[in-house]
Amino acid sequence: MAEVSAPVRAGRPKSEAKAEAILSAASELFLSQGFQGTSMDAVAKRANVSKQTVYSHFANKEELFKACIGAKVAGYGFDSAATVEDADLRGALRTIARRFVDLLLDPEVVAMHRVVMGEAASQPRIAALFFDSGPKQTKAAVCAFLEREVASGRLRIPQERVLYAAVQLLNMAIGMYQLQLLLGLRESIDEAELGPHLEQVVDDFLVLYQARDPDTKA
Amino acid sequence: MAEVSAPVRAGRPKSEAKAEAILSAASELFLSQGFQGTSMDAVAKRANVSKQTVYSHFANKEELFKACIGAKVAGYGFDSAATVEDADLRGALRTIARRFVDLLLDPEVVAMHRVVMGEAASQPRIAALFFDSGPKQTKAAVCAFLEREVASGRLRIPQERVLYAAVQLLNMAIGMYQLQLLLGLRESIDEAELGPHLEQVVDDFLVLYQARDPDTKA
DNA sequence: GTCTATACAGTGATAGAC
DNA sequence: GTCTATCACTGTATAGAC
Repeated sequence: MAEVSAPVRAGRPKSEAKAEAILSAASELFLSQGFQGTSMDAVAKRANVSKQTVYSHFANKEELFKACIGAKVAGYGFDSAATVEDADLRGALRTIARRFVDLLLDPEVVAMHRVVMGEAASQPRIAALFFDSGPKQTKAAVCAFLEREVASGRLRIPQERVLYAAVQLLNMAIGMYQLQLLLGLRESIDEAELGPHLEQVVDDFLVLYQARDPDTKA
Repeated sequence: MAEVSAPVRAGRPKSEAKAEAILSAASELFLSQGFQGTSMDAVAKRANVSKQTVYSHFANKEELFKACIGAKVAGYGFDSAATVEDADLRGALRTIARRFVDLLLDPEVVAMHRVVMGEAASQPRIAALFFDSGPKQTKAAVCAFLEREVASGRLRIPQERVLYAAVQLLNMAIGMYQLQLLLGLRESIDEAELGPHLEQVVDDFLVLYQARDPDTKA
C-alpha cells in the first residue's frame, strides 16, 4: 500500500483552463484562416500548450473544429425577437431588423459564415449544426413574433405565408450588406447608410402586411 | 520492333489543348474540394499531364485558381435582364426572378460561392473579381430594366430607390434557398415549391412599385 | 514542351520522459 | 497531465533528361 503523495484525485479540473485556452485559440485561427488553413501546431502555439495537450483534449482536428463552431454558434442567440417590446408595431419591426443586421454584420459572425460555408462540402454535419442553431432559430423567432402580431390584429398575414413574410423581412433588411462583408469588399457598414435603409424596409413590410382599418377603403 | 510510329507528328498544338485540360480539371477540383483542399498533384493527375506542365502554364497555385474562377464567372452572365421581353410587366419580372434563382441555385454556382467566400479572407482580389463579374453585373442589369419600366410609366420608383428595389426583388426571390444549398441541407429546390414562391414575390413587388392608374384612387 | 525524379518545408498524429 | 522529439506522409515548387 504505497500511500503515495498528493495526486490521488488529480483529475479533471486542471485541464479545464487549458481546454478553454485551446478552444479560444482554435476559434480565432479557424475563423480567420479557415479549417484547412489552420494547423494544430499553430493552435498549440497560440494556446501556449504543447500539441500533445491539444490532442489529449480533442480527439482530432475535426472534433476541435466542431467544438469551436458549436460553442460560438451557441453564444449568438436571436431569441431577441421574442422579447421585443410590442407597444409600437413599427418600433418592434425596426428593432428586429436592427438586431438581425447587427448580428449578421458582426465581423465574427461574418467570419463564421465564411468558414462554415467554405467547409460545408467536407463537413456537412457542422453546416447542419450551424443552420439549426443559427438561421433556423432566427427564422422561428421572427415567425413567432409575426404570429403574435397577426393574432392581435395589427398584422394581416395568411397563415401559410407567415414563414415567407419572416424571411422576406430579414432578407430585405440584410440587403447586399452581408455579401459585401463576406467578400471582403467593405470593412463595415456605416450607420448613416444602414439607418435609412432599415426604415425603408419596415415601411415596405408594413405596406405589404399591416392590417388595414376595416372601415377604410383600401 | 513493333513500331507504331503514329505520333511522329506528336502534336505541337503547343499548350493550348493541355492548358484547357488543366483549367478544366482544376476548376472541377477547386469547386468541389476548395482551394486548400486541392493539390497540384491532383490537378496534374486529373488533367493527364505532369505536374511540371501545370507549372509551365500557370506560375503557381494562386494563379491557377484565379484563372479558374475568372473563366467560370465570365461564363455566367446575367445580361438576360436587359433582353427580357417587355410586353407583359408581370411576365418580365417573373422571367428576371426566375433566371436569377436558376442561376444562383445552379450546383456549380453554389460551389463557386462556397469556394470564393471561404477563400475571401486570403484571396481578396479573387473575391472582388467575383463580385464585379457576378453580383454587381446582375444588380446593374436589373436596375437598367427597372429604370426602363419607370421611364415607360409602368413602375413608380423614386430615382434614388431603384437600386434598393432591384436588390429587394432579387433578395425576395432567392429567399433562404441558396443558403440551404450552400450549407448542403438540400440538394436542389423543387419546382413545385419555387414556382408559387416566385409568383408571390412578383405580386409583392408590384404592390410596392406598380404605377397606379392616375384616374384610380389609391 | 513535356516528362520523371526530387528537394525541402510543413502536416496531422503518436511515443516516451518527467 | 504535460512536454519534447519524432513518425509517416503530403504539400508546393524545381532540376535535368528527352
